[in-house]
Amino acid sequence: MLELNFLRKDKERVLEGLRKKNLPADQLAMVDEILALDIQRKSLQTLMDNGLNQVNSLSKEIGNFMKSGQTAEAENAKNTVSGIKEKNKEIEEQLKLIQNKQETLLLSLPNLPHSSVPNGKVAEDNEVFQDWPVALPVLPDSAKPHWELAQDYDIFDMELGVKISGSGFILYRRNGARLQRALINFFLEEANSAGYEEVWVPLLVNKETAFATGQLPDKEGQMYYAEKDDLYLIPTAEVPVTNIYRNEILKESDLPVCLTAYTPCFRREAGSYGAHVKGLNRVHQFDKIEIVRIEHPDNSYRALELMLDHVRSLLAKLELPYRILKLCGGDMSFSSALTYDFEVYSAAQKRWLEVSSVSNFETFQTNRMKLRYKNKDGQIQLLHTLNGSALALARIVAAILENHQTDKGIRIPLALQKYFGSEYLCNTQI
RNA sequence: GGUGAGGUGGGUGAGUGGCUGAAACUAACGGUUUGCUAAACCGUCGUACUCCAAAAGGGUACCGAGGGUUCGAAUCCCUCCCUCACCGCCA
Repeated sequence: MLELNFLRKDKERVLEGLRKKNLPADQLAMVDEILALDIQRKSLQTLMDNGLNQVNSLSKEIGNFMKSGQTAEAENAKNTVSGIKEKNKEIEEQLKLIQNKQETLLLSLPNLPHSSVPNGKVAEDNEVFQDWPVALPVLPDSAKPHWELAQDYDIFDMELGVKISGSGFILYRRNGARLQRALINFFLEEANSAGYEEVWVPLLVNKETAFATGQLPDKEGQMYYAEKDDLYLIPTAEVPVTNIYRNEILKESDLPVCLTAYTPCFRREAGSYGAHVKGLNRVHQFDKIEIVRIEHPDNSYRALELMLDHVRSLLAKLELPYRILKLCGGDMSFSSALTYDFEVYSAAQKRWLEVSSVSNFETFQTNRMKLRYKNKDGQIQLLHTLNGSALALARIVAAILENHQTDKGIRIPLALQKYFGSEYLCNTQI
């Protein structure tokens, strides 16, 4: 949620940012609407507060009258009070209406893009921020996509997923299951040594939590919902992890907060991966190790660099060719101020696969969830939140299978071998 | 799921209708003292909205959440949520 104060102080910059995010004109008009409501809201609030003030002081007088036995005066004052209260009731109703309207509008505005975000409307407009510096690998024509490899090596089974749950659910088996476990451990250990504290979090969250990180109300339809208990299955660990600090005022010395968590992620539709939805490219449940940082506003963009470095090192250790995209205004998510996407090149599918997304949300989430810090002068300010996938398993599995396929089996990258237990993934029962 | 007891500021905890935005203790922060540490002493110590050009200073709201009674509610009533204990069930 954008800060109301920012709208009040610098409307032009807000509009400029919203234009960069490709908001249509009718939504841009909301800014003026919000500001108009704000003026109304303030005057109504002042009116109501004055009324309440009168009631409060009269009530004290009544108490005194009663003590000193001045019954007539007391009764008189009571009548005055009930008159004021009646008036106040109307004001209060109006005020609530306006407040709700203002909040709804404010909630429907996306975050403003950072000044370095490239202009553009669609994915094709994204800027290649860092390309793969050498020639992309070329595999022999006999190279197979991961869904065929999966059959050869019997490592996951789409049909069993369908049998047990439905389409988009994968059942990993044998070396596939083992590879999952190895990757989870590898990513968590790497995050640990990069200074991220590991947390293990609930996978079902309440409304308040889903609201705070921005999944509600915008993306209600994307989440699985357990109606009986009014809980949502998390679409990403970002939700429970960031919410650890909901409604907190941190000390400057607590910063930065760096957390990591492994969780399964549940998505009713797995988003916009384009037309290629085969195999592991698009699933309803996948596994992800997330890194989350809560940062001092002055430091958040440096922190974003650190997160990029971390993801870079993971991909390097997995020996996968990758590039980094800086998302354009139109392709960025609702709540992000700056997002870098990591794409791994699959030599078998001969295309780039998105495997990580690293974003700075600045104060967009913290404003919603009232996550702040107190500076040395005692002033309270909003913090910045950042998060990134480090990494998402399903696509990484696809990339490893495809890129590292050899005659001897799937070559396991050196860094992963101690977690997986052997040099090659073969079609053998372990 | 059943029964009982509770939910007050960072923590402990007082407070059963007006003098309570809230005692006391403690933690934290600033200072004095001290050879260092400790102790002692003094001071500060909630958040949000709002009024004022700004500061100073006001106003309003908040004692789990939401309603209600009352001139007046942390305190009385209702609903919900949560915590703890015991029982039941269970990996």
